[in-house]
Amino acid sequence: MNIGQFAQRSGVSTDTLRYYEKIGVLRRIGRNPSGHRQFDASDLDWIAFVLRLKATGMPLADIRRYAELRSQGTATAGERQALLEAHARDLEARIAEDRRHLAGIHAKIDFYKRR
Amino acid sequence: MNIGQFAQRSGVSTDTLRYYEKIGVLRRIGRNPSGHRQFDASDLDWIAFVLRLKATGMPLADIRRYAELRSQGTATAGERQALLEAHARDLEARIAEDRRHLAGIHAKIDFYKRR
DNA sequence: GCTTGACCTGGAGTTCACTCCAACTTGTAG
DNA sequence: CTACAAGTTGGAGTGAACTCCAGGTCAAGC
Repeated sequence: MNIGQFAQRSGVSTDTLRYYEKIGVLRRIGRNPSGHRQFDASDLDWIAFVLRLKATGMPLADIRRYAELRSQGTATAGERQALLEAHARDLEARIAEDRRHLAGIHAKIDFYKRR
Repeated sequence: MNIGQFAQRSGVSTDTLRYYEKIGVLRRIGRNPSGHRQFDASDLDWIAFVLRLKATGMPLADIRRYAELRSQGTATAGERQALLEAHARDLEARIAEDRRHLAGIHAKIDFYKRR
């Protein structure tokens, strides 16, 4: 699939896809004889996971690091697991913090309601 | 209290405090006869609330807007309430989304564990 | 065969939220 | 009185994550 179709299916702009390839978040995508990128289904799985990590606040540099480990094969699986476990812990903490902040905001809203 | 003490108590650097004043997130802070800013206790309450909004993903432009309404007195209370209610809804949605993402990340971790 | 739209590259520009700097003035401890 | 720490301003610089652009190639429909 070409970059336009891939952009449609992934919800990521073509410019951003090229940027992700450039910084190593996406593998070097193969080109067809005329130099156009040819994405495949596994790239869709990967970008979906990238978007999940991004949505939960992981910086692209860390995602790039994970991608690099991934490209090095099964030997790095332990390190990848540790990376995700650390991220999961951070995310759990952030959710807990967000809930406290939400309570604080609701308290302020109640203050306005009681006027 | 001067800017250094205020920075200590609020946990915000002096540079950032001056920046927040410049962009209107902080009111124009009064100066003493020698031109130094004099913060008061109510500024501490306000910056704590700003940090809460920021921590929950509100951009400084929106916080600035809230600050502006606040400076216009009680007439704008309804609009401020509506702003906070919208933000609370966004935050609730984001927490729900984060929990889904967290489940997805845990699924991936389990995949690594089952190797 | 020609136009139109999608693709390519390298690099410049943008936005956000700071962060740092130079040049200067003021406050405080010895 | 003298250091020197802390304050002032306006403006430049930074890092993250895009986003856009120029100048070119390539493929599909009329």
